[in-house]
Amino acid sequence: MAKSYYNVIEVLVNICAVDQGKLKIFLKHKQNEPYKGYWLLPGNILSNDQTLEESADNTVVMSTNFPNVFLIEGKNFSNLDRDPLERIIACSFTSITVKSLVHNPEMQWFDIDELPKMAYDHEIIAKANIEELKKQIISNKNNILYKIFPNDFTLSELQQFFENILNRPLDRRNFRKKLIDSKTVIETGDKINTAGRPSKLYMFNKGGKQNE
Amino acid sequence: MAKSYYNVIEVLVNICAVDQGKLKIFLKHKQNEPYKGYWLLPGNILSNDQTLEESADNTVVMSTNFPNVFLIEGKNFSNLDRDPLERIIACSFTSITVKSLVHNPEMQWFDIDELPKMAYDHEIIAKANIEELKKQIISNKNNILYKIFPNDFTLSELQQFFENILNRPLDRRNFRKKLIDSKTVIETGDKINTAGRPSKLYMFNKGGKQNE
DNA sequence: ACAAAAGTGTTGCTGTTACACCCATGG
DNA sequence: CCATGGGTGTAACAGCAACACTTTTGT
Repeated sequence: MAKSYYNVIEVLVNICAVDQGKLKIFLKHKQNEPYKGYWLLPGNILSNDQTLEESADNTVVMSTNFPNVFLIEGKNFSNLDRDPLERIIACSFTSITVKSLVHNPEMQWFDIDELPKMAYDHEIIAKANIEELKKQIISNKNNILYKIFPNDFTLSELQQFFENILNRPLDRRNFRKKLIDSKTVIETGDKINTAGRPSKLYMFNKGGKQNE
Repeated sequence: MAKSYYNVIEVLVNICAVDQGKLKIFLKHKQNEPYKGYWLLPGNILSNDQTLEESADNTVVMSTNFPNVFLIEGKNFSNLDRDPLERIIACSFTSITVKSLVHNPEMQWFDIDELPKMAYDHEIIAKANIEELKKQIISNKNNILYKIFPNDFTLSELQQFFENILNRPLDRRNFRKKLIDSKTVIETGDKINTAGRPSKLYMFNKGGKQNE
């Protein structure tokens, strides 16, 4: 390959959502060689008339049919051999969506702890983005919790979600106290029936506590 | 300009150091139009046989004559009109060096709070990188303090540095207590004479407290 | 002796952790 | 009435903030 100052850039997007208290990622099934049958982060090759963010947004729309206004910038991956055929630089992003609204026959949701065989270096890219996403969730940076939970939920569900992310059990009383006292969540007034005592429903406070 | 999937990428590096308790950045004087006389972040156009990190490292070596092993990945800047002549994507990095060791007639150190007129969007890029650098300093991510202060220093100097970064006064006793009790710094055993009582010298503990 | 900067402890506050029992519903 | 999950308070602890006087040197 001749030396050149022109580069091919692909913008790869980690489309994530929460389902049943677990973080999920939306991956694309690769239909052709190489890596046929493996899974891919959805993405596009960047053209010279769009910004990285525009390209990422296009990918989200193509994958989910929803426009997305919230993108987290991830890292770049520029190893020379990440695609053996051609030198392609990857710029990664993470976006948040709502799993139940999204349908795409070419794609499938995976639990972030049970990623399938992924093509190229996409598993490394996915894991790097997921780690950053977890950090932002834990600190509620940019009110990201509101984006993940736009609707109501029970505190038990939310606690399960945090226990999965932190990978350790949390004390129910302390967990509730912190969120309620800090006005991070507010009661909707509704309840939902479960196997035991009905559970109060909460929502994230749009203008509530967050970092930066 | 014809639509294309090939892109020009420049890798821009914020070369930073501490001097007299203040964060400084090393900028290049632009010698030709456009923006003649303005100042630039040093950088290179990426060729398709190098990674982004290699290109950033080359820039550091060319600017400072020192190899650099420590680079912080910054954001990308891909607005279509950031260079009015051509669409160039900027990938930014931050590196840390020691000001007193570096000489380069085409470049000059500036206090981060007194940046000169900068070409293109380089001021925006510099400020974004400086903000991230400050955050990493405050949390001592990757033992960055050891990289900024590879040699001995007095706690008063260090306190001044933090007061500049945080832009607020700190209590001397609390500041010292925290650093000493946590073993973040250790006494060298030496002292240095000042206008008043001689001051103990400290060094950062290489294996000391840090985040991630 | 005095000026200049370094060095040093204690107290209160705030947020976090640990911990166990009662409540509301469905079957 | 029992099984299931939801809801609640208090006490110890750690980290952080506020605060003033003494020590060591040079002149």
